[in-house]
Amino acid sequence: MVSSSTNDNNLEVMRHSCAHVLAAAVQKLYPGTKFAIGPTIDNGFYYDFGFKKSLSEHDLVKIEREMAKIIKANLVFTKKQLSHQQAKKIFVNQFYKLELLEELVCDGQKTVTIYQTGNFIDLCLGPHVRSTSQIGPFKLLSLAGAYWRGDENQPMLTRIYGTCFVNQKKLDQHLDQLEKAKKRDHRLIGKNLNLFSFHPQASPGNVFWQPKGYFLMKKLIEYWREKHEKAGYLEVRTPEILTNSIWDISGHLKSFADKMYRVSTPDDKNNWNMSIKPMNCDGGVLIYKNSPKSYRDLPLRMGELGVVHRYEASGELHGIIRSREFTQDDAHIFCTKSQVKSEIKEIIDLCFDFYQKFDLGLDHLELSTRPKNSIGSDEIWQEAETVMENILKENEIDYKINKGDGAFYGPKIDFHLKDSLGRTWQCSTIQLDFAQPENFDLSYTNQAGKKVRPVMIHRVIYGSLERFLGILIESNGGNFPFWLAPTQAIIIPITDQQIKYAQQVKKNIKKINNIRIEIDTSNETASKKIALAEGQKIPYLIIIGAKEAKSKTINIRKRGEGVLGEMRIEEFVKSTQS
RNA sequence: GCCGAUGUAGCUUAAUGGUAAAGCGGUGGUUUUGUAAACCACUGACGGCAGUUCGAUUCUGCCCAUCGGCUCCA
Repeated sequence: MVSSSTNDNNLEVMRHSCAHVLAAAVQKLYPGTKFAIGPTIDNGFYYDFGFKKSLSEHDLVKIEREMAKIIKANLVFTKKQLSHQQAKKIFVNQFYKLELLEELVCDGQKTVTIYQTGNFIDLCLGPHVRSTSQIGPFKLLSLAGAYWRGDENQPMLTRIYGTCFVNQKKLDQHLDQLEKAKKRDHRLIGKNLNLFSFHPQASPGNVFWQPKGYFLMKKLIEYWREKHEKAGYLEVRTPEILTNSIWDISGHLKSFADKMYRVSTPDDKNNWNMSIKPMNCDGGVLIYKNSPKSYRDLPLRMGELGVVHRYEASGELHGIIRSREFTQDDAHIFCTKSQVKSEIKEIIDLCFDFYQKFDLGLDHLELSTRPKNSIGSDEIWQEAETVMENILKENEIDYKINKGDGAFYGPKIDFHLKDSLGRTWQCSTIQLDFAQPENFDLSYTNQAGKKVRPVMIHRVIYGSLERFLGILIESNGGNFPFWLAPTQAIIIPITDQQIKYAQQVKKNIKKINNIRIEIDTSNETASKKIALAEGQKIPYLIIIGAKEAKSKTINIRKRGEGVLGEMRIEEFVKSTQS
C-alpha cells in the first residue's frame, strides 16, 4: 500500500516536471525567452517567463501542443551537480537564473543542482520523474503577469498557470470542480438573489445594497451587537470626515495618503484640508481623550460599525469582498499592559464563536510583523511582537508568520478565510498598538495617582461586513441558514382561488412566530412558481391548493429535502424552530 | 497600478463592413394550473471617444468597466 502522502509527493514531482516541460516547450517556440522560476502550487504549477514579445492566451494552445510532443518523445530528466562557475557559464544569458545563483553563493552552497530535459536546462533541486512520459494528462489554464520576486519595483514577468493529474478522469474532475466553484461566486449569486449591485454612477467598488442584501447586513449587525453587548463593549460613532491635522498625528497622512479620499470644504475649495476616514482609530482615540481616564475605566472596549473608504488600486477590486467602501466592525480596546493577554484571548475566542455561528471554517491564522513603513521604536515593536506570539503559543494556536505585513503602528494576528476558488481573504484581525497612544499622548491615572500610558488594541471580528458576507455567500452558495435567510418561506397558491387562504395562512403563521413570508400571487403555474422560489434558495415553500384550503393545512417543500407533505400550521412553525 | 482576456437589451446568448436574432425578464391579455419553468402580444441592446472607410456594432488606437493573476489589503 502506498500512503496518501507519498501519492501527494508523486503528484507534486510530476507537476514540477510538467513545469519543466512547459519551460522546454517555451524555449523551443520562443527562443531568447528568459526563465525565472516554476514551482508547484495547490492543484497545479506555474512558470514565470520573461518573453521578448508579449504573449496572448491563444498561444497557450500552441505551447500545449509542443509540450505533448516533448512528453511523447519520452525525454529523460538528467541531474547534475555543478560548481558555481560551471553553472554561471550555462546560464550566462539567463539574468534571473544568475540572480538565483548569486543567492545560493551567498547562502554558502558549494555546488548547485541542475536538471536537463532534452535541450532545456534548469537550475533546480528536483526531484523529477525519470522521463517525460511519466507525466500525466496536463492543461495550461491561464496567463498572468507576476513581478519578479513578487516585488512591484522589479520587472513584470509572464506567468503561465497549468495543472497535471495522474489520469484524464482526475483532470476532468478538477476542471469540473473549477466550473462548479464559479457558480458559487458571490458576485453571481448577489445578482441572481438580488442582494447588491454596482452602478457606474458611483466610484467602482462602492456597493448599492438591494433590500435583501441589506437585510443580511442588518442581521450580521444584529448578531454582532448582541455578542458585543454581552462581552462588555460600548458602541460609539465617529465622523466620516476628519481634518488632516489628525491624520497627520496618527501617521495616516504619511503612510496611507495614496488611498485616502480627499475632501475640501466649499469655503476652501482648492485646499485638501480633510479626508474621509480610511480607518476608525483616530476618531476612537478622540473619544477616549474626551475625558480623563482612571485605571478603573480600563479595559475600555469601544466598538464602532465604521464605514471607511479606501481608494484601492483598480485591479484589486473583487465584488463586495474587496471594495472601496466597507463597514468595519471595529473596536478599540484601551487597557493596561497587564490586561493585554486576557483581552486578546477573549477576542480570539469571540472570532471562533462567530465562525461557528456562520458555519465557516478558518483557513489559517497569521502573525504579521513589523512592516517597512512602520512608526514607533524598535523596543516597542519587539515587545509587541513578543506579546502577540506568546499569546498564540500559550493557547496552542497554529499560525504562520507573515513577515513585514503588520499594520504601520503594530503587529497583527490575522484570520484568513477561503472563498469558493480557494483564495484566502483576511477577515478578523487583532492589532496590538503601543505607538498611537504615544502619538496621541493618551493616558490614564493609575492606583498610585500617576499618569500612565494605556495600550491600544485594534480589532475586527467580521473584518469587513461586506467581505464576510461575500465569503459567507461563496461558502453556502446562497443557501442561507433559516435564521438568516431574507425570505424564510414563500406561499405558493396553486390557483388564484387560494390567494385569500394564502393571506390567512401568512397571518396565522406570523401570529405564532414572526417568520419572514412572501406570497407569490403571480399568474403562473404552480410548477413555475416552485422553480422560481427554488432558484431564490428560499428555505421553505408553502404550497396550498384546494385540498389544503379545505382541510386547513399547508403543504411544505423544504430546500434541499423536497416535499415534506401536508401538515398543520403549528407543526410547520414548530419544525422551523428546532 | 501592472500583465493578459472580455465588453451586444435587466440576465444568458446569436449574427453581421450596409444600424442587429432569440430565450428568460418586464408590461398587457388568455389560461386556473398540484411540486423545477403554460400560451399570445408588446417592450427593450452593439461600454465611451477618436481614426480608417461612401458606410463601423464589426477593423485600428485611446479611455472606461469587468474577469483571471501579480502587487496591495478588511
